[in-house]
This record gives sequence, structure tokens and C-alpha cells, in this order.
Amino acid sequence: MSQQAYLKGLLEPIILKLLQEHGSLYGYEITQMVKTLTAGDIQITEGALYPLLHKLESSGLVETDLRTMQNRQRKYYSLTQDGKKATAQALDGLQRFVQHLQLILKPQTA
Amino acid sequence: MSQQAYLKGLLEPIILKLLQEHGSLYGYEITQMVKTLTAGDIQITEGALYPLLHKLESSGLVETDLRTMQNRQRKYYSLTQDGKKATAQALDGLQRFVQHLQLILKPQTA
DNA sequence: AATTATACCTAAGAAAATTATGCATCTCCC
DNA sequence: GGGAGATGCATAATTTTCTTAGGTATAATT
Repeated sequence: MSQQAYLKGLLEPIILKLLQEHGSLYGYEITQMVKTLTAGDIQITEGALYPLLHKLESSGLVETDLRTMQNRQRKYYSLTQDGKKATAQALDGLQRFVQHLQLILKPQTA
Repeated sequence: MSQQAYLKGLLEPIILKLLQEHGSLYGYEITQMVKTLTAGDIQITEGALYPLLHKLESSGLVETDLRTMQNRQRKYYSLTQDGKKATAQALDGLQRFVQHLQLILKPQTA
């Protein structure tokens, strides 16, 4: 079982968290950021990332603005007001989930 | 986003861990154990559990024996030798993954 | 006697990823 | 000047994995 398998379902809160933390990011930047943070262990594929970003945009949680830097077009994503609320909730839920997970993964007495 | 969504991909290592910890368990017992451990927050549905147990059995990671207790038939699952090795590896990987996840979820300087 | 809990199972569908592409620009190196 | 690799976006077919919704049967509770 690869590390990747565990990522299922967690991509969305991870992206929201990164946007919360950094203000605005573009897609490719997100993939590189996660890769760097996890020493290459976790890799967000573009085939998963872009459709998810589009979904978040169409549901109003993020908004985009296009910027051109040295002839490179980048689409920057940032949280909307709705997105900020949703992110806070999602991260609360995820933290609870991780605590439960740790509980299961620790040696048990029960 | 429900807590359940985060479970994707994690069911298998969780089951392996519980079997490692408890020796042998039957299906229904696993669902109740997780429910209790997480105060009802995480719920393993039978539609996900049984097919997964069957997959683990057919791939040789677990083996079963049927026992009848007060007219109740239970199918107990336990790790094979292969299963024990696979479990150790899976849990190593999962621990690494969770650490990476925590890294992403904590406030960042970079 | 009916409901809930225990205990197993499968099938259709949905969700969310992987894998495999495609396009375009820029930088580095030979 | 030409190729390789990085940057940057995107979509489509397929696969994996789960949810939802059923089905069967026995035991305990009300």
C-alpha cells in the first residue's frame, strides 16, 4: 500500500488549509509545496488537483485571479468568505478525525 | 464534509491494526469497536467492511474460522504470517503519513 | 408481538482518485 | 539551435473505494 492511498478524501481539506495559511496559491505551486513539505513522500497529482480546484471555485469556496509573471500565466486561488468558514469547519473536523485515528493506531487496553 | 469522508483508503490499515492488537475479531465486532473507540464519530459500514475482509482473505493476509456461540455464528478473522508482515509495513507507512499530515495542518513558517 | 440488536452478505451507484494524455512556455546545457 | 526537463494549465477514461439500499436469520428487549 502506497502512501498515496491514504490521501483519498483528504485532498480538499489540505488545499483549503494551504490557502488559509498562504493567502493565495496557484495549482502547480500547491503540488510543489506538498512535495517539499513531505520530502517527496506525498505527491498531489494534477489530475486530482485541477478538477478539485474547479469544484471549489464553482461551489463558491475559492475565487481566482489570473496573473502573468515573466510570460507565465498563473491562476491564483484564494478563499472567499464562505471558503474561510468552510475551511475552519473542515479543519476542526479533520483534527478530530486525526485524533480518533491516533487513538486506533495506539496500543489499546480495551 | 463529514468525518466519514476522511476514512477513504484508511479502512484497510485500521482493520489490520485492530487484528494485530486483538488477535482475532469478527466483522460486527470491528464495527462496534471503532464506533466505541471514536465515541460514535467514525462508523464503519458493513457494505465497506465485509467486501474488504473478503479481499484480505483472498489475498492471503487474513484467515478465518467459524465459531458458534449461543446459536450465533461468527466468522473470526486473524492475521496470517504474510498478514503480520503486511500490517507492520502498512502501519509504518500510515504513521509516516499522519506525521506529514500534521506537518501540513500545523501553522507554517515556510 | 413488534422492535431492536446481533451477525452475515451482495449489488447498484456515486465519489474521488490514478493514469494517460495534450498544449504551451521557459531555462539549461551541449 | 536543438533537446530535455521544469513550469503551468487542462481533460478523459478507467479504477478504486466507499455509500446506500437492500436481503436473510436468530436473539433479546419491551
